[in-house]
Amino acid sequence: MKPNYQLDVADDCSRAVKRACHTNPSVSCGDCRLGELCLPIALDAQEISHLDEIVKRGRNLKKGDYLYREGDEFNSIYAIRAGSFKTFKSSWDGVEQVTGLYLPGEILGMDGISNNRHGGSAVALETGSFCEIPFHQLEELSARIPSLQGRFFRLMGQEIVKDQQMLTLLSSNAAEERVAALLLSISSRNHRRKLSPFNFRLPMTRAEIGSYLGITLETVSRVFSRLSKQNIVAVDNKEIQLLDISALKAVAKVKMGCS
Amino acid sequence: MKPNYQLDVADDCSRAVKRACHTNPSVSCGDCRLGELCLPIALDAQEISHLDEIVKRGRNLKKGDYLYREGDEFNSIYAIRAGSFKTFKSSWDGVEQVTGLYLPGEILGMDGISNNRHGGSAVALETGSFCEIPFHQLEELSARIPSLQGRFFRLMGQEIVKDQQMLTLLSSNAAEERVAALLLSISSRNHRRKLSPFNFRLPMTRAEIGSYLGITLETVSRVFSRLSKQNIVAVDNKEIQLLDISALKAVAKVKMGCS
DNA sequence: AAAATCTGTTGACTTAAATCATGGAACAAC
DNA sequence: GTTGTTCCATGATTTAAGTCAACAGATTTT
Repeated sequence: MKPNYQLDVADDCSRAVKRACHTNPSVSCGDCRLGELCLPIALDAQEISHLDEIVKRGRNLKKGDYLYREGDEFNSIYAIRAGSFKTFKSSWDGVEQVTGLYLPGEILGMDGISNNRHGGSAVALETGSFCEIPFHQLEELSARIPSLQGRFFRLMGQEIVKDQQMLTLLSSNAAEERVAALLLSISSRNHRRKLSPFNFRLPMTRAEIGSYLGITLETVSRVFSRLSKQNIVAVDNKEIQLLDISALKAVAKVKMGCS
Repeated sequence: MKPNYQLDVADDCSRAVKRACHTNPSVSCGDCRLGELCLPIALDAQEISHLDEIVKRGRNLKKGDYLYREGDEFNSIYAIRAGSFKTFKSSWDGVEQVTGLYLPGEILGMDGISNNRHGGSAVALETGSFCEIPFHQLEELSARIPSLQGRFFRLMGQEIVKDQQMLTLLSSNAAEERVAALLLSISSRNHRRKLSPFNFRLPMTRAEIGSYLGITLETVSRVFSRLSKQNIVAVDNKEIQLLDISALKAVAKVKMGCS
């Protein structure tokens, strides 16, 4: 019953032949194979080299390590190179509320820009690495490189759009829709990263998924079971296989980014 | 049973003695009494005058008029001077999903930045007026005025934080919490605007509130009834009076911006 | 490798909110 | 002012998801 699983971080990396491996800590932005997803989009070679000067590359983290904590002073934003991260807030009673899932090439930490404090925490869901971009240096550079300013405006705009999509997903309540939309979202983001949109590892536990989607872990589990029974997906623990994308889209009523 | 209601737009305006009235269409950013809430924060007089040159002031709208529609080309962001607006998306089946409520001094339309298309629509909930700020001119100006760039980064960051707060509100499901949090949010935003945090008009219908909060209009109505019965609020149709803020905070478990 | 802990599935039962339905109040149009 | 809509409140009933509980697989720890 075990399908041929998606390549994990290490395999994924070893495939990268022509371009430098994005888990190699010393590779510059210009050579990073995530460049086309990350901050550098829309910059020319010279601009990228300026960016390179302020980026602190190749930090590594293992599962459970914090990128930053709720309330920490905001200094930097972070670009994910490998692995996956969740962001969350702890409410007054200590219950943690997942607010985001971030994959390689995506940018983390923009929640700190408005107050100079991070509004939530970010932790690694598995072994991973990232680049740190000191924000005030990025601001200075943006003032000198209009295309970088533009890029960053757009990046923040994307975060806004993404949050609002999530917001509409959470108001229109069916549990199955939410789970289906999450799967489709990961699928399409994998597609962008040139990974299989059909087989992937969902790096969160059922409890984390539930928290993110506003449902209980039992409901998540039951939805997976139901979708399996209908042969729409195959679920083996965290390994997910999408068997019938269009059926899944029908369940999701096509929200969130779709491939 | 009718309390002394909050001042409406016109009254509010007529009170403004020393500073120019913000509903007067010709007043510049430097003289607008919303300046301290709006884009100009953190700018000096000269910088504001540059901003003033690109701002198209004093557009008026009546209830139901669109500021922009979902899918429209994105050209400008909008600063609200008076009145209130909702943003929403229509899902495939035509059901409209409210995504935001915007009050004077707040900025609207940032959902279009990433794609050059608006991701949702914005309509006036009552008679109102706004300033239009052409985005590409704002970008150019930002590249020349670092403090404006910084201000706009922060503004977008605020939108992200706001959306994420809303997101956590919608995942932790109790209907009463959601309604209470909305009331407290409006209360504190009114407070910032130097209006009564205790009496205000909630410009949305029950259906719109429900759509925004991810519950049905009947549930909204019932929650209002329950909160009234407990003497936490007094509700007369759209006029709301907060009688016991701390009880209301307890119901909300203090989420969203609180005063 | 055994023990302990975490994680996932499934069942039985409960509950909060959705849905359906009605009548009345507010508001807009004529 | 009268008529027609839209909007709101409330009751009765249904339902999807939450809660509680037991157990089986995984994963870590020692």
